[in-house]
Amino acid sequence: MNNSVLVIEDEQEVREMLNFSLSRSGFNVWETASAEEALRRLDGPLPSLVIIDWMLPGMNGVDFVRRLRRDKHTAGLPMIMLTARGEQADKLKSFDCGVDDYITKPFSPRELVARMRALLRRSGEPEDGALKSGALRLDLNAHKLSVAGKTVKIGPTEFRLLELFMRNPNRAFGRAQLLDQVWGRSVFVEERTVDVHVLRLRKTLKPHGLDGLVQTVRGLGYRFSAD
Amino acid sequence: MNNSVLVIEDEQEVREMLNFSLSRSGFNVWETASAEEALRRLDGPLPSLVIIDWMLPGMNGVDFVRRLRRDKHTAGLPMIMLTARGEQADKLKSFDCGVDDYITKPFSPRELVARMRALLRRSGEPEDGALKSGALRLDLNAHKLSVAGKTVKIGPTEFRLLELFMRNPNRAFGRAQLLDQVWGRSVFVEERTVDVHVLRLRKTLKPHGLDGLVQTVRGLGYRFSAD
DNA sequence: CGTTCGCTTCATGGAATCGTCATAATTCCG
DNA sequence: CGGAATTATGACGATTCCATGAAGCGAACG
Repeated sequence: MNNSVLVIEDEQEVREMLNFSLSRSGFNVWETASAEEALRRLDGPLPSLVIIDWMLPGMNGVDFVRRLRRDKHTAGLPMIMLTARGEQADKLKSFDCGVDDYITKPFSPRELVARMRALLRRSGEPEDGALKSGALRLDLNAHKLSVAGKTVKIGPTEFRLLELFMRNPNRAFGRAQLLDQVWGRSVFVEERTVDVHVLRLRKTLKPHGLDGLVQTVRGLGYRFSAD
Repeated sequence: MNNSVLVIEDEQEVREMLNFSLSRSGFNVWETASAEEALRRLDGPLPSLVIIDWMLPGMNGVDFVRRLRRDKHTAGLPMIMLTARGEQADKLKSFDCGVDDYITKPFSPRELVARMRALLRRSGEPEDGALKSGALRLDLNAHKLSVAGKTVKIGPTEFRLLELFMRNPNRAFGRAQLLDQVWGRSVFVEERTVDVHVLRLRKTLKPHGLDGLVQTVRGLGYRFSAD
C-alpha cells in the first residue's frame, strides 16, 4: 500500500495527533498501540513507512527496530523513531539500531511530514522502466528482452520496433510510420525492409509461442496485439 | 568514489572541524569553500554524499541544492544541509529544496556521522564499504577487488568502472555515460577508450570465470549483469 | 634520470547486423 | 477459379560495430 504509515505509539493522545496530522497530509495511517499488534500487522502487506515510539510497553523501541531489520521481510522498511528525551545517547542508540531518522518530542507535525517525505523520496524504489505484456518483458534500462524470465537475444532494430509496439499495443502502424518512428525521419530505406525486421522480430518470439503477437494488417502495415 | 564526502562550508573553522571528525570516522573528505569550487569538483567522479552549509558566499545553499537536483548527473546525490538557525521555516525550506536531511549548528560530530550513515545506508551504500555480487567483492575502503576470497589485481580505472557497474547492475550504459561517470565530465577522451578498459576488466575477471558479467549491448554500450 | 605503470589512441580482423532483392506463399476480388 | 496485389521468407553483399594487440605518452616513483 502506498502512502501508508504504520504508527506504533502507546500514548493515545500522541497517537490521535499523529493520525490527524498525517491523514491530513494524505497518508493512510495504521494505528497500533503495542509492538505485538504492530508485528501482527506487518505479517500482511507492508506499509511504506514505520513510525515507532522509543518507549513501548513490553518491548523497547530499539529492540523492536532491530527485530524488524533482522527479518528479511521488513528489513528494507524506512523507519522513523520518536523519542521523548533529547539526549545524545538516545539519538545515537537509535541510529545504531538501524533507524533511518528520529525526531524529538515535542515535534511539529510539519517537520515530521517533511522528514517522512524526504525519507520516502530517498527510499522510493527505482523505476524498473520495463514494458510488460503477458510473458514478455522489455527492460529498457538493461536493454534486454526476456520472455517468461528467460533472456532472449534480440537485435537493436528489432528492439526499437518491439518497444514502439509495446508502447502502443493494439494499434496498427503503416510502414511509413514505422520507418519514421523506429528508423527515424531523414533516413531513406525501402518500405519492404520493415517486413524483414517484422519477420526477424517474429522469429525471436516464435520459440516461445509468442509470435502471432505481431500481426499483419493487410494493405496497411502491422499491429502488436496484447493477447 | 566511496566514503567520500564533499563538504561545502565557507567558515574555515567549521570546515577543519568537519574534516577532522569525518576523517576520523573513515570518510574521505573533499573540502571546498564555495559553491563554484564545489561545482567544479562535481564535474569529476562523484562523492557518495554532500554536506552543504546553509549560507554560502555567492550562492544560497538552497539554490545550490536545487541546482544539483536539476542536473541529472548529480540529482541522485544524498545531501545534508548545515543550518545555523534552528527555525522551523528554515528546516522546512531545506526539505522543500530536496535535501535529504539537515542538522542544526552547533551539532555533535557523532550525530552528524550517525545521520550520514543512516542516509548512506538508505541510499544503497553497502554497510561495510564493500560492493558484493556473487563471488565478486569490491572493497571500496581498501580499494581492493577480491573474487571468492582471493585478492585480484585491478587497475584504478577498471576499479571505478567496476564500481559503477556494481552500483547499477542490470543497467545498460552508453559509452558517453560511462565516460561521464567514470572519467568525469570535462575530460575529453575517445569513446573507444571505454572498450579497452572494458576489455581489461573482462581480462581480470576471466581467470575466475566471471567474465560474461560485463556484457556488450550492441549499438549502445555495456551492461553489468548480476549473477 | 631512468624505469615502471597505467592511460589513451590507433590499426586490424572478425562478428553481428542491416538493407535489398528474388522468389515463394498468401490473400483479395472479380 | 484465376489473376493481381500483397506479404513472407531465405540469401547475400555491404556496412557498422566491437574485440584485441601493439605502440605512444605522461605521471609517479625510486
